[in-house]
Amino acid sequence: MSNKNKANITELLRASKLSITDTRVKILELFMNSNGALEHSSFEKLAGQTFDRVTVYRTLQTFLDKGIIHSIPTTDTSIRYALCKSECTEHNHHDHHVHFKCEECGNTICLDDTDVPEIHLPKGYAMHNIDVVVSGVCKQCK
Amino acid sequence: MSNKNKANITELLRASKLSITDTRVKILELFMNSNGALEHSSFEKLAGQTFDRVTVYRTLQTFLDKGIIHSIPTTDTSIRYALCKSECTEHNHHDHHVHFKCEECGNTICLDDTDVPEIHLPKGYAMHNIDVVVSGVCKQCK
DNA sequence: CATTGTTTGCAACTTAGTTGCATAATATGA
DNA sequence: TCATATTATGCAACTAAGTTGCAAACAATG
Repeated sequence: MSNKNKANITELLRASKLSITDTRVKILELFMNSNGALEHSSFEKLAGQTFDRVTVYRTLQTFLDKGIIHSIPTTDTSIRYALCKSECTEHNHHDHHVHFKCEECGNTICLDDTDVPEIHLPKGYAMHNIDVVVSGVCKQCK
Repeated sequence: MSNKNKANITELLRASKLSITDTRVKILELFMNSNGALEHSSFEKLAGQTFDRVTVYRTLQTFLDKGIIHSIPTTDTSIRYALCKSECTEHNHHDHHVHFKCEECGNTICLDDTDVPEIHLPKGYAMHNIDVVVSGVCKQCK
């Protein structure tokens, strides 16, 4: 991990008015070093380091609340999380990209350049958020 | 539950080459009588009847395998299930409708008439399935 | 209606997620 | 840079979700 990234992390936490703690910095490092969405259990596997389960749950919840990460819905038992783009703030998420889950490697990634298309709901429905999850086979697994 | 529905259920199970058992019939009745997607725990709450947890898990898995129901991804801890339309078969799902989760009542429904739009993935990705989940406020809760 | 094969229920287990509280670490202001 | 107020962490103990193996019960078939 470069010093530049370390500085970014510190800045990111400060911008969200979060105190800078070891756990938070290390979890953010994991996000930055991984090229896919992470599930809770990743934090026990990845890195030699282990974190207390409860701390991981609370840290992820804090990051969600602050708009630092977003959650990706699944039909299996593990919710995945990925870093938000810089345009996201506490009260205004702009994660309007498509998520892709590879059936081969199991990896879930954000397709940042693939926009979620407009969807016209029937009359009477108010839309707050759209989640699009595509499953298939990724570039690497072909 | 009308006799007509009972007959439908029997027929549906027979068409999927599943033996007709009490549990399967009753779980399908619950699906037909509810106007939204059901989560696992619904089957213990709904109806005076209780089913063994393990039986519910296995029944839902069987229905998924046979294309009788489909699962709806969530970012909370409970996967939801809804009946498939008749065009779905064991090896060919056509659930290309949008799912809507109401933030007020918590209900999740299939918007059968709202099609999932075309999505153009980056080069090298093969698409097998698309899940779209919209959250907001439903007609009833406004 | 007896036999075969499938489904169910139970027990016991693993994994996921939550809550309360004491301890430890961070931020801040003198 | 130190003392204090505030916040985060780790532990224990818990609830909820999901799985596996096996014996008993049931459905399909001839």
